[in-house]
Amino acid sequence: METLDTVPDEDFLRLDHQICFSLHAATRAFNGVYREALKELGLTYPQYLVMLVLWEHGELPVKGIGERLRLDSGTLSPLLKRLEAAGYVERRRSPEDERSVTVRPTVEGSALKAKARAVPRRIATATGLDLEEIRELRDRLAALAVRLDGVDPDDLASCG
Amino acid sequence: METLDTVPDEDFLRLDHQICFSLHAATRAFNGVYREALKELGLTYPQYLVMLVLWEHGELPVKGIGERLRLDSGTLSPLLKRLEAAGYVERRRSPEDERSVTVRPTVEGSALKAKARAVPRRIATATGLDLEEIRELRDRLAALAVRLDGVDPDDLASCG
DNA sequence: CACTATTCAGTTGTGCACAACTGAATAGTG
DNA sequence: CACTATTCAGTTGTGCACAACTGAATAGTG
Repeated sequence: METLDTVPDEDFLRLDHQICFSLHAATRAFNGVYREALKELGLTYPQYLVMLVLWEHGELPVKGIGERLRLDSGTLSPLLKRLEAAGYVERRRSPEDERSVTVRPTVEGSALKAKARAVPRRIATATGLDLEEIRELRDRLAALAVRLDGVDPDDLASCG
Repeated sequence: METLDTVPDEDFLRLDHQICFSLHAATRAFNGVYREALKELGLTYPQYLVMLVLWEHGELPVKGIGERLRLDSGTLSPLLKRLEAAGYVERRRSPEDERSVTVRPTVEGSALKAKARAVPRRIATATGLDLEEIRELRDRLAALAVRLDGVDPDDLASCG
Protein backbone atom coordinates (compact mmCIF):
# COMPACT_ATOMS: atom_id res chain seq x y z
CA MET A 1 0.00 0.00 0.00
CA GLU A 2 1.09 3.54 -0.68
CA THR A 3 1.59 5.50 2.54
CA LEU A 4 3.50 8.51 3.78
CA ASP A 5 6.51 6.28 4.33
CA THR A 6 6.63 4.69 0.91
CA VAL A 7 6.40 7.82 -1.22
CA PRO A 8 9.81 8.88 -2.58
CA ASP A 9 11.25 12.13 -1.19
CA GLU A 10 11.26 13.68 -4.63
CA ASP A 11 7.54 13.07 -5.17
CA PHE A 12 6.87 14.25 -1.66
CA LEU A 13 8.61 17.56 -2.23
CA ARG A 14 6.48 17.94 -5.32
CA LEU A 15 3.30 17.13 -3.41
CA ASP A 16 4.29 19.63 -0.77
CA HIS A 17 4.79 22.22 -3.44
CA GLN A 18 1.22 21.58 -4.52
CA ILE A 19 -0.51 21.61 -1.15
CA CYS A 20 1.57 24.55 -0.02
CA PHE A 21 0.56 26.45 -3.07
CA SER A 22 -3.08 25.34 -2.90
CA LEU A 23 -3.48 26.48 0.66
CA HIS A 24 -1.73 29.75 0.02
CA ALA A 25 -3.78 30.33 -3.12
CA ALA A 26 -7.11 29.40 -1.51
CA THR A 27 -6.47 31.72 1.40
CA ARG A 28 -5.55 34.63 -0.81
CA ALA A 29 -8.47 33.93 -3.13
CA PHE A 30 -10.82 33.96 -0.15
CA ASN A 31 -9.29 37.19 1.03
CA GLY A 32 -9.82 38.70 -2.38
CA VAL A 33 -13.52 37.78 -2.46
CA TYR A 34 -14.02 39.10 1.06
CA ARG A 35 -12.14 42.27 0.23
CA GLU A 36 -14.64 42.88 -2.54
CA ALA A 37 -17.70 41.98 -0.45
CA LEU A 38 -16.55 44.05 2.53
CA LYS A 39 -15.58 47.11 0.53
CA GLU A 40 -18.94 48.82 1.07
CA LEU A 41 -18.78 48.13 4.80
CA GLY A 42 -15.37 49.76 5.01
CA LEU A 43 -13.90 46.70 6.73
CA THR A 44 -10.93 44.45 6.06
CA TYR A 45 -11.26 40.70 6.50
CA PRO A 46 -9.67 40.60 9.99
CA GLN A 47 -11.73 43.63 11.03
CA TYR A 48 -14.84 41.77 9.86
CA LEU A 49 -13.87 38.80 12.04
CA VAL A 50 -13.58 41.12 15.03
CA MET A 51 -16.97 42.73 14.32
CA LEU A 52 -18.60 39.27 13.96
CA VAL A 53 -17.33 38.37 17.41
CA LEU A 54 -18.51 41.65 18.90
CA TRP A 55 -21.95 41.40 17.28
CA GLU A 56 -22.32 38.02 18.89
CA HIS A 57 -21.11 38.98 22.36
CA GLY A 58 -22.01 42.64 22.67
CA GLU A 59 -18.77 43.56 24.40
CA LEU A 60 -15.51 41.79 25.12
CA PRO A 61 -12.10 42.58 26.58
CA VAL A 62 -9.22 42.65 24.08
CA LYS A 63 -8.06 39.38 25.60
CA GLY A 64 -11.47 37.78 24.94
CA ILE A 65 -11.37 38.78 21.28
CA GLY A 66 -7.83 37.47 21.04
CA GLU A 67 -8.80 34.10 22.49
CA ARG A 68 -11.70 33.70 20.12
CA LEU A 69 -9.72 34.65 17.03
CA ARG A 70 -6.33 33.39 18.14
CA LEU A 71 -4.79 36.81 17.69
CA ASP A 72 -2.44 38.55 20.11
CA SER A 73 -2.38 42.17 21.22
CA GLY A 74 0.35 42.93 18.70
CA THR A 75 -2.19 42.37 15.96
CA LEU A 76 -5.33 43.48 17.79
CA SER A 77 -4.21 46.75 19.39
CA PRO A 78 -3.58 48.62 16.13
CA LEU A 79 -6.55 46.93 14.42
CA LEU A 80 -8.91 48.01 17.22
CA LYS A 81 -7.54 51.53 17.09
CA ARG A 82 -8.41 51.64 13.42
CA LEU A 83 -11.92 50.33 14.12
CA GLU A 84 -12.25 52.99 16.81
CA ALA A 85 -11.01 55.70 14.44
CA ALA A 86 -13.60 54.48 11.91
CA GLY A 87 -16.27 54.93 14.59
CA TYR A 88 -17.30 51.28 14.77
CA VAL A 89 -16.07 50.38 18.26
CA GLU A 90 -15.46 52.02 21.61
CA ARG A 91 -12.55 51.10 23.88
CA ARG A 92 -12.34 51.86 27.57
CA ARG A 93 -10.29 50.66 30.50
CA SER A 94 -12.22 48.32 32.73
CA PRO A 95 -12.97 49.89 36.13
CA GLU A 96 -12.76 46.46 37.81
CA ASP A 97 -9.36 45.62 36.36
CA GLU A 98 -7.28 48.51 35.10
CA ARG A 99 -5.11 46.18 33.01
CA SER A 100 -8.06 45.21 30.86
CA VAL A 101 -9.65 47.18 28.00
CA THR A 102 -13.29 46.55 27.11
CA VAL A 103 -14.28 46.81 23.46
CA ARG A 104 -17.84 47.21 22.28
CA PRO A 105 -19.57 48.21 19.08
CA THR A 106 -20.83 51.79 18.80
CA VAL A 107 -24.32 52.50 17.45
CA GLU A 108 -22.75 52.73 13.99
CA GLY A 109 -20.85 49.51 14.57
CA SER A 110 -24.04 47.71 15.53
CA ALA A 111 -25.85 49.16 12.52
CA LEU A 112 -23.22 47.58 10.29
CA LYS A 113 -24.57 44.16 11.19
CA ALA A 114 -27.64 44.74 9.03
CA LYS A 115 -25.44 45.52 6.03
CA ALA A 116 -23.28 42.51 6.78
CA ARG A 117 -26.19 40.12 6.34
CA ALA A 118 -25.61 40.09 2.61
CA VAL A 119 -21.94 39.15 2.89
CA PRO A 120 -22.05 35.42 3.79
CA ARG A 121 -24.40 34.61 0.95
CA ARG A 122 -22.13 36.36 -1.53
CA ILE A 123 -19.14 34.41 -0.29
CA ALA A 124 -21.03 31.12 -0.34
CA THR A 125 -22.12 31.75 -3.92
CA ALA A 126 -18.56 32.57 -4.94
CA THR A 127 -17.25 29.27 -3.57
CA GLY A 128 -19.68 27.31 -5.71
CA LEU A 129 -20.26 24.94 -2.80
CA ASP A 130 -23.64 23.93 -1.39
CA LEU A 131 -24.53 24.20 2.27
CA GLU A 132 -23.41 20.71 3.18
CA GLU A 133 -20.05 21.14 1.46
CA ILE A 134 -19.51 24.46 3.21
CA ARG A 135 -20.14 22.85 6.58
CA GLU A 136 -17.84 19.98 5.71
CA LEU A 137 -15.06 22.34 4.68
CA ARG A 138 -15.55 24.32 7.89
CA ASP A 139 -15.23 21.16 9.98
CA ARG A 140 -12.20 19.90 8.10
CA LEU A 141 -10.37 23.18 8.40
CA ALA A 142 -11.27 23.52 12.06
CA ALA A 143 -10.02 19.99 12.81
CA LEU A 144 -6.85 20.66 10.89
CA ALA A 145 -6.21 23.90 12.78
CA VAL A 146 -6.68 22.11 16.10
CA ARG A 147 -4.21 19.41 15.14
CA LEU A 148 -1.66 21.87 13.80
CA ASP A 149 -1.93 24.22 16.77
CA GLY A 150 -1.68 21.37 19.20
CA VAL A 151 1.55 20.06 17.74
CA ASP A 152 4.42 20.36 20.14
CA PRO A 153 7.41 21.90 18.34
CA ASP A 154 9.63 19.26 19.95
CA ASP A 155 7.50 16.49 18.49
CA LEU A 156 7.84 18.09 15.12
CA ALA A 157 11.59 18.25 15.43
CA SER A 158 11.79 14.56 16.25
CA CYS A 159 9.62 13.37 13.39
CA GLY A 160 11.96 14.40 10.57
CA MET B 1 -34.63 20.39 1.74
CA GLU B 2 -32.18 22.74 3.41
CA THR B 3 -30.28 24.84 0.91
CA LEU B 4 -28.41 28.14 0.79
CA ASP B 5 -31.73 29.89 0.18
CA THR B 6 -33.67 28.40 3.07
CA VAL B 7 -31.15 29.04 5.85
CA PRO B 8 -32.08 32.09 7.96
CA ASP B 9 -29.77 35.10 7.67
CA GLU B 10 -28.94 34.91 11.34
CA ASP B 11 -27.73 31.32 11.14
CA PHE B 12 -25.88 32.13 7.97
CA LEU B 13 -23.96 34.96 9.61
CA ARG B 14 -23.05 32.52 12.35
CA LEU B 15 -21.94 29.89 9.85
CA ASP B 16 -19.87 32.51 8.08
CA HIS B 17 -18.29 33.40 11.36
CA GLN B 18 -17.27 29.79 11.69
CA ILE B 19 -15.90 29.14 8.21
CA CYS B 20 -14.22 32.51 8.15
CA PHE B 21 -12.53 31.74 11.39
CA SER B 22 -11.70 28.14 10.42
CA LEU B 23 -9.98 29.18 7.24
CA HIS B 24 -8.11 31.95 8.97
CA ALA B 25 -7.09 29.65 11.80
CA ALA B 26 -6.04 26.79 9.52
CA THR B 27 -3.90 29.09 7.44
CA ARG B 28 -2.18 30.59 10.44
CA ALA B 29 -1.72 27.18 12.02
CA PHE B 30 -0.10 25.94 8.81
CA ASN B 31 2.11 28.99 8.75
CA GLY B 32 3.16 28.30 12.31
CA VAL B 33 4.14 24.71 11.58
CA TYR B 34 6.05 25.75 8.48
CA ARG B 35 7.78 28.53 10.38
CA GLU B 36 9.05 25.94 12.82
CA ALA B 37 10.07 23.45 10.13
CA LEU B 38 11.78 26.09 7.99
CA LYS B 39 13.65 27.75 10.83
CA GLU B 40 16.82 25.76 10.23
CA LEU B 41 16.72 26.55 6.52
CA GLY B 42 16.51 30.26 7.28
CA LEU B 43 13.44 30.62 5.06
CA THR B 44 9.97 32.02 5.60
CA TYR B 45 6.97 30.20 4.14
CA PRO B 46 6.64 32.44 1.04
CA GLN B 47 10.41 32.26 0.52
CA TYR B 48 10.14 28.47 0.66
CA LEU B 49 7.45 28.57 -2.03
CA VAL B 50 9.78 30.60 -4.24
CA MET B 51 12.68 28.21 -3.67
CA LEU B 52 10.47 25.21 -4.48
CA VAL B 53 9.60 26.79 -7.81
CA LEU B 54 13.24 27.61 -8.54
CA TRP B 55 14.46 24.12 -7.61
CA GLU B 56 11.99 22.74 -10.08
CA HIS B 57 12.74 25.11 -12.95
CA GLY B 58 16.39 26.03 -12.42
CA GLU B 59 15.85 29.66 -13.34
CA LEU B 60 12.87 31.88 -13.99
CA PRO B 61 12.13 35.54 -14.64
CA VAL B 62 10.40 37.39 -11.78
CA LYS B 63 7.27 37.35 -13.89
CA GLY B 64 7.43 33.54 -14.21
CA ILE B 65 7.68 33.11 -10.45
CA GLY B 66 4.80 35.52 -10.00
CA GLU B 67 2.59 33.60 -12.42
CA ARG B 68 3.26 30.30 -10.72
CA LEU B 69 2.67 31.61 -7.19
CA ARG B 70 0.09 34.28 -8.07
CA LEU B 71 2.22 36.98 -6.51
CA ASP B 72 2.95 40.39 -8.01
CA SER B 73 6.21 42.32 -8.12
CA GLY B 74 5.16 44.35 -5.10
CA THR B 75 5.47 41.21 -3.03
CA LEU B 76 8.24 39.47 -4.97
CA SER B 77 10.76 42.27 -5.47
CA PRO B 78 11.55 42.79 -1.79
CA LEU B 79 11.27 39.05 -1.06
CA LEU B 80 13.78 38.21 -3.81
CA LYS B 81 16.14 40.90 -2.56
CA ARG B 82 16.08 39.24 0.84
CA LEU B 83 16.75 35.84 -0.71
CA GLU B 84 19.63 37.40 -2.65
CA ALA B 85 21.00 39.04 0.52
CA ALA B 86 20.81 35.62 2.20
CA GLY B 87 22.92 34.21 -0.63
CA TYR B 88 20.28 31.79 -1.92
CA VAL B 89 19.46 33.37 -5.29
CA GLU B 90 21.10 35.47 -7.96
CA ARG B 91 19.25 38.16 -9.92
CA ARG B 92 20.37 39.64 -13.22
CA ARG B 93 18.78 41.64 -15.99
CA SER B 94 18.07 39.51 -19.01
CA PRO B 95 20.31 40.45 -21.96
CA GLU B 96 17.52 39.55 -24.43
CA ASP B 97 14.93 41.74 -22.73
CA GLU B 98 16.21 44.48 -20.48
CA ARG B 99 12.83 44.77 -18.76
CA SER B 100 13.10 41.24 -17.41
CA VAL B 101 15.12 40.02 -14.42
CA THR B 102 16.20 36.38 -14.30
CA VAL B 103 16.34 34.69 -10.91
CA ARG B 104 18.21 31.47 -10.22
CA PRO B 105 19.43 29.60 -7.17
CA THR B 106 23.07 30.01 -6.17
CA VAL B 107 25.17 26.97 -5.23
CA GLU B 108 24.05 27.51 -1.63
CA GLY B 109 20.45 27.89 -2.74
CA SER B 110 20.60 24.62 -4.63
CA ALA B 111 22.24 22.91 -1.68
CA LEU B 112 19.25 23.91 0.47
CA LYS B 113 17.11 21.49 -1.52
CA ALA B 114 18.76 18.54 0.22
CA LYS B 115 17.89 19.98 3.63
CA ALA B 116 14.36 20.74 2.46
CA ARG B 117 13.65 17.06 1.78
CA ALA B 118 12.76 16.56 5.41
CA VAL B 119 10.21 19.39 5.49
CA PRO B 120 7.20 17.91 3.66
CA ARG B 121 7.19 14.78 5.78
CA ARG B 122 7.24 16.85 8.94
CA ILE B 123 4.31 18.93 7.75
CA ALA B 124 2.38 15.85 6.66
CA THR B 125 2.92 14.27 10.05
CA ALA B 126 1.75 17.43 11.80
CA THR B 127 -1.51 17.48 9.85
CA GLY B 128 -2.37 13.99 11.06
CA LEU B 129 -3.71 13.18 7.60
CA ASP B 130 -2.76 10.19 5.49
CA LEU B 131 -1.53 10.47 1.92
CA GLU B 132 -4.95 10.15 0.35
CA GLU B 133 -6.45 12.79 2.62
CA ILE B 134 -3.59 15.15 1.87
CA ARG B 135 -4.18 14.75 -1.86
CA GLU B 136 -7.88 15.28 -1.39
CA LEU B 137 -7.32 18.44 0.63
CA ARG B 138 -4.90 19.69 -2.02
CA ASP B 139 -7.47 19.09 -4.75
CA ARG B 140 -10.30 20.70 -2.79
CA LEU B 141 -8.30 23.79 -1.99
CA ALA B 142 -7.03 24.07 -5.55
CA ALA B 143 -10.56 23.76 -6.94
CA LEU B 144 -11.78 26.35 -4.47
CA ALA B 145 -9.03 28.79 -5.41
CA VAL B 146 -9.87 28.32 -9.08
CA ARG B 147 -13.52 29.10 -8.48
CA LEU B 148 -12.79 32.04 -6.23
CA ASP B 149 -10.43 33.93 -8.47
CA GLY B 150 -11.25 32.59 -11.86
CA VAL B 151 -7.81 31.15 -12.47
CA ASP B 152 -7.38 28.88 -15.46
CA PRO B 153 -7.31 25.29 -14.12
CA ASP B 154 -4.61 24.37 -16.67
CA ASP B 155 -2.28 26.92 -15.17
CA LEU B 156 -2.88 25.45 -11.76
CA ALA B 157 -2.22 21.91 -12.95
CA SER B 158 1.02 22.96 -14.65
CA CYS B 159 2.33 24.24 -11.35
CA GLY B 160 3.10 20.85 -9.95
C1' DC C 1 9.32 54.99 -39.34
C1' DA C 2 7.08 57.57 -35.45
C1' DC C 3 4.10 57.10 -31.74
C1' DT C 4 1.22 54.95 -28.56
C1' DA C 5 0.21 50.94 -25.73
C1' DT C 6 1.86 47.36 -23.17
C1' DT C 7 5.08 44.86 -20.41
C1' DC C 8 8.22 44.43 -16.78
C1' DA C 9 10.48 45.13 -12.21
C1' DG C 10 10.48 48.11 -8.81
C1' DT C 11 8.68 51.70 -5.12
C1' DT C 12 5.42 53.64 -1.78
C1' DG C 13 1.98 53.25 1.51
C1' DT C 14 -1.54 50.57 4.27
C1' DG C 15 -2.87 46.67 6.91
C1' DC C 16 -2.06 42.20 9.05
C1' DA C 17 0.81 38.34 11.71
C1' DC C 18 3.95 37.60 14.96
C1' DA C 19 8.20 37.63 18.00
C1' DA C 20 10.22 40.11 21.59
C1' DC C 21 9.74 43.42 24.53
C1' DT C 22 7.74 47.34 28.04
C1' DG C 23 5.11 49.14 31.86
C1' DA C 24 1.36 49.08 34.72
C1' DA C 25 -1.96 46.43 37.49
C1' DT C 26 -3.20 42.43 39.88
C1' DA C 27 -2.72 37.69 41.91
C1' DG C 28 -0.34 34.56 44.59
C1' DT C 29 3.26 33.27 47.85
C1' DG C 30 5.67 32.81 52.14
C1' DC D 1 1.93 42.30 54.77
C1' DA D 2 5.88 42.51 51.39
C1' DC D 3 7.56 40.73 47.33
C1' DT D 4 7.66 38.10 43.28
C1' DA D 5 5.19 36.21 39.37
C1' DT D 6 1.74 36.72 36.23
C1' DT D 7 -1.53 39.09 33.43
C1' DC D 8 -2.86 42.54 30.34
C1' DA D 9 -2.65 45.99 26.53
C1' DG D 10 0.45 48.21 24.05
C1' DT D 11 4.99 49.18 21.18
C1' DT D 12 8.75 48.08 18.00
C1' DG D 13 10.58 45.80 14.23
C1' DT D 14 10.41 42.31 10.35
C1' DG D 15 8.09 40.15 6.61
C1' DC D 16 4.19 39.44 3.53
C1' DA D 17 -0.11 40.90 0.45
C1' DC D 18 -1.76 44.13 -2.37
C1' DA D 19 -3.32 48.59 -4.57
C1' DA D 20 -1.61 52.35 -7.02
C1' DC D 21 1.94 54.14 -9.04
C1' DT D 22 6.84 55.04 -11.68
C1' DG D 23 10.25 54.57 -15.27
C1' DA D 24 12.45 52.06 -18.61
C1' DA D 25 12.19 48.77 -22.48
C1' DT D 26 9.72 46.56 -25.97
C1' DA D 27 5.67 45.49 -29.03
C1' DG D 28 2.24 46.92 -31.95
C1' DT D 29 -0.12 50.33 -34.82
C1' DG D 30 -1.04 53.39 -38.57
